[in-house]
Amino acid sequence: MPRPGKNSYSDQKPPYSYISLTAMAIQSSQEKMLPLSDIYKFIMDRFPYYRENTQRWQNSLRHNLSFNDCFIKIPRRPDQPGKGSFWALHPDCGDMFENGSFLRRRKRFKLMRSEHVACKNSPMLHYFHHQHHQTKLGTPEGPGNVSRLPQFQTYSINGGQSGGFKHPFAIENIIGRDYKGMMTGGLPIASVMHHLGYPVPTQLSSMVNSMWPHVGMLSESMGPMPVSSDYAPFGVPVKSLYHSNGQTMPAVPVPIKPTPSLGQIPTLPGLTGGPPQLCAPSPSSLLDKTVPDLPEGKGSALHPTLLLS
DNA sequence: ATCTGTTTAGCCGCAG
DNA sequence: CTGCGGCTAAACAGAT
Repeated sequence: MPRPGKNSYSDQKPPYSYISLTAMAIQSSQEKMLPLSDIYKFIMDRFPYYRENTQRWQNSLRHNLSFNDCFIKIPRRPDQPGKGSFWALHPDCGDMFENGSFLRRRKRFKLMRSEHVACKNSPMLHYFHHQHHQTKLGTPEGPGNVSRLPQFQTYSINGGQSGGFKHPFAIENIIGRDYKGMMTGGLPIASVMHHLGYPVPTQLSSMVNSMWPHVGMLSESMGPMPVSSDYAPFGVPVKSLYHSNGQTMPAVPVPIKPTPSLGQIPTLPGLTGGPPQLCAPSPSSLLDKTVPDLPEGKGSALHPTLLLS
């Protein structure tokens, strides 16, 4: 049986689903988001199997991007011309895979209809829009930015629930030692923030740089990360973003989601999620998971709440 | 024209 | 058996 991380798949079909492959591609990018074409490229680069029958699997992949709520579409900024939008991972899809394994999802990442609600009026969007062009995309995050979001912290992909156990196909294991000390995971929201020109704190941005085993070398530019190897692939639970200090709101509102196991709107800030006021329901944008790029752009922002059905 | 994105549909395998 | 996750095909619309 081929083992991930050893480049042993050669021409065999990798044991990853399209969702996994796409997630890998996105995670591997520095900005934690990629245009469709780059996702294709990534997969073909790393997995020879996908250098053939491109029409077939690319169609499937596109289907997955649209169909699965774990992928969010981020419009290109005016200064980033090109075809299509960027695709990123939903902030809370980190625990979508069992024990961090990308071989199989534990649950479908599904948004409730009522939760496909826009955050048009959310402070976050205002913030995004306000910040939109104030910071250049790709601006290296410096320590100076850390203070911006002091409450961001890391998390484990299992939500810290599993303690020490690491699934054989967990990212850590897949990546092997390369992961140690630098596995940073990718926090989509951080990407979005970064993308939109939002200053991302070092700690956070460091998580936005992750590596995959057989996906090859990643950005050299990311440099060494002072991040513990204990961090799981996705590095940061969105949950912790809003209540890291057991407190209420972060400086920047972020998408929230009730703890799936609880399956209800969090009422205790320190327990399950963020302030519900972040994203007031807006019927006008139901079912749209696009992160708006323009103030009057269509669609919603990052979903406030999610449901693992 | 081609690419991108959405949607519908059907099939298969697996787990409960 | 049923539901879910995954894969594939295909039709279609919109953007580039």
